[in-house]
Amino acid sequence: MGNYSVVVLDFETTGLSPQYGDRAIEIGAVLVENNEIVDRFQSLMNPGMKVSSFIEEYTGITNRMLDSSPSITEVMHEFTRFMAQHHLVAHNAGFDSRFLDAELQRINQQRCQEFACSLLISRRVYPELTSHSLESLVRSKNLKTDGVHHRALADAEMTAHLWVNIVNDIKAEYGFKQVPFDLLKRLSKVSKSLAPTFLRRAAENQE
DNA sequence: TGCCAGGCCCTCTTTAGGGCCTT
Repeated sequence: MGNYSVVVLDFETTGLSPQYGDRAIEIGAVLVENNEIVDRFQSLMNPGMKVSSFIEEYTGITNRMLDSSPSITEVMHEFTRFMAQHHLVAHNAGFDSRFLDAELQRINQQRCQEFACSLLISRRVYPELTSHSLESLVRSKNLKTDGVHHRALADAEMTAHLWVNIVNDIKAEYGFKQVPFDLLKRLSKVSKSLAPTFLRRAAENQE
């Protein structure tokens, strides 16, 4: 049983690149302790710009919904209290960390928490799968879902279930008593072909 | 005004290109 907690988060945004002016429009996050979701955070946020029809269709989040939503500043201040000092997890964390860092910078704050990526880790733990998109993983691993996709809280919850599934599968296959966050961080940087050896050796050397 | 992502990972690789993954 992991003795640490993680916050699994997901952003919906106006596009793919905060460097080119894209902004967050929704954040969803769950706090996972001992393989259980024990708290949730969700909010739309008004980006102060119109989102494209593609984004309206992709997420189901409309300009009308965003018009009456709180500001990004307000929501991000609340979210910093929710994430506190917990380790962070996201599916394709490079994307979410870029938006998180960009929005934090706009409110003069900085992230100090470590980020782990469930996409990179699942590619190493489930190399037999041909697709590692969140939707495919939910299907192939029979993860709990309410059928909603591309909304922040629903995606964060599915990612949390994926995270727990990964931890449990590594325990079962390699005989870990617990799977530290740092081990999964390091696993995500090991080459795919060396991942099984890395895990086997780590299991042999655990305290 | 309009330009328009970034990083991983494989391979017919490393003097590179293209698919995947996120919205």
